[in-house]
Formats: sequence, structure tokens, C-alpha cells
Amino acid sequence: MNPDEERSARLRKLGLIPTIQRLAVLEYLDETDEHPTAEKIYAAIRERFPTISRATVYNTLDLLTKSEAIVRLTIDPAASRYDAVDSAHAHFFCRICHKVYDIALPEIGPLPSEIDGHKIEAVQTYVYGICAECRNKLRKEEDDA
Amino acid sequence: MNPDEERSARLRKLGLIPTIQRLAVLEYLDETDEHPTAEKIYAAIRERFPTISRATVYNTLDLLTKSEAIVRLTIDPAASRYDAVDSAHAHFFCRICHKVYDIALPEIGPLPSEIDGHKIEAVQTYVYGICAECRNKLRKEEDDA
DNA sequence: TCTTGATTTAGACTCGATCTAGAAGTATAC
DNA sequence: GTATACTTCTAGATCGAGTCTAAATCAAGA
Repeated sequence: MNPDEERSARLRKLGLIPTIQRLAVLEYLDETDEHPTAEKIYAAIRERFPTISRATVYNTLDLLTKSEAIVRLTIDPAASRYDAVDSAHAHFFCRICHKVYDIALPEIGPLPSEIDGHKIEAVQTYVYGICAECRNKLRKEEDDA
Repeated sequence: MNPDEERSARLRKLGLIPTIQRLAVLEYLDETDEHPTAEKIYAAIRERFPTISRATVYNTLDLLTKSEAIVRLTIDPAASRYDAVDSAHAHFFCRICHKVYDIALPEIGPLPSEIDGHKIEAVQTYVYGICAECRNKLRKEEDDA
């Protein structure tokens, strides 16, 4: 089964008709590790399918999120980011360049099913700071000064 | 020292002139536990100071966040929420009513200062699900049906 | 083929957040 | 006190992520 057929099967299993638009969104997310925003995804897919509409991309991302095929990250104050799910991990957000990095999850036990009577469905751990790349650039600037 | 003087002192310590606008924002955050959005804060303060501008509220929230006097939460996909800092805790977001609750932080050791070369400045743990109140309402609806 | 329901499109619209230019306020030097 | 420089605040325009709507298109079964 080639990747495209695999994605079709995955969508059918979620009860979603595998349209070319949905396959394109899923393929784009499968093949990137940069946690793109919806607008980034929209722009990228528009190069292959110039008539795809913004609403379709947003609808698809919502459907996939609700089906838990992908995860919506709210780590970036400016826009939602999306991550094709594989295994549980935490995320790092650089306040200089605004890139999102996967990082190892700092050891959390199994989720309790509820807390204070609230039903728990998902947990996200977000770490904020300055990424390695930006730290290097800053150091260089200091040295030059 | 009354609460207002205390807040003035706190702002001065951060190198910020304690204007009435800033004091109003800080006071509002000190006295609520509902993790309001910037717009909510703006609306509330406008009742006491009808001429305060939106920009002032946003600027003040940015300043206080950068000074670490308050914390900006990105748990709500629709808008930033603000929390007057006291002790470290996690947050719960109800996907039905969109309220934010404080919850006990599920046991995290002391922060490492970096990870994968990224400098760590802050960590947030966000839990998503359905809050106790909404669960009860849903149960009641089921019973009635 | 026809019918019905799901999906997509194009573009208007909403609203949280930012930006800008000018007014008002504050602090320091004289 | 008053002049000057600097900071803060205001009002309103603007930006941009995300949503909504009505019409067009597509898929699947009778």
C-alpha cells in the first residue's frame, strides 16, 4: 500500500471520505516537522491545488483534530499550529524566531481520567524560551559588538 | 500598606511608573480567578475609566507579562488569558463552556535550564476536557431525554 | 439517470490584536 | 516655577487568523 492509499484508508477508518483536499492536508502534515499554521498549510496546498478554499483547509483541520488524527497546538499566541500525531511529546516555542520544536516529554505518569471532577481528554506541555539556533546568533552578535 | 500602595510599590520595583491605568489592570487581575481575556479586562476597566484605550490595556498586559508580574496563557485557542502569578500550577480548559480552571500541577521536578540546547524560561501544562459543571449539565440532559 | 446528502468554493465578515500620530502626563534641570 | 525631554495614553485605523454563508460541485444509492 503506497502512502496515498494508506492515508485514504486512514481517513475511511475515521468515517471521513478521502477527498483530494483532505489527502493533500494530511500528506502535507505527514511530511513536515515544522508544526505549520493553518495559513501556512493553506498556502502550501494552494501551489498544487490553486482553487482550494481557505474554509476547506480550516474545516479539514478541525475534522482531523476532532478525529484525533492530528493535534492542534496553542503554543503560539499568534496562531494555532498542527502536528501529525505519532507519539506523545512536549513542544518548545522560541520567543525569538517563533519556531516550534519537538522535545522529549519530561516524564509524566499515565493520565488520570479526571481531576477535580473535570473529565480529562488531553494534556499538552509547552516550554517557552530561546532556541539553540537563536542563542548562537545572539552570542555572535555580542561577540561582534 | 494598603493594597493599592502595595501594587504601586510592586510596579516601581519592576521599573514601571504606577499609572492609574496600570494599577487598574493589576487590581482587576489580583481580584479575579477567572483568567480573563484582554478584551474582558478592557471592558471591565472601562466601567471605572471610560476613556482608557484598548492599546493601553494591551500594552500594560505585555509589560506585566514581560516583567513576569503576570502570566499569559495560550490555553484558549480564541484569545490569550491572563493570570496573576502566585504559585506554579497547571490549567484546565473546558471545551464546552471555555472556562479556565486552576488545577494542581501533576508533579514536575525543578526545571532544567536547557533542553537540546534550547534555553528554558517557562513551562505551561494545559489540560483539556469537559469541566465538572458541564458534565453535570450533560448528564441532566441525558436523563431528561 | 435521478435524488439526496456531503463537500467544496469564493468571498464577506468577525473579532482579537497591533500600529500610528498626536495629546497628555511626568520628571529632571535650570 | 518653567522649560525641555521623555514616557505614557488615547482614538481610531488597520492587520490577520478564523468563521460563516450561499451557491456550486461531487459522491453514492435507488
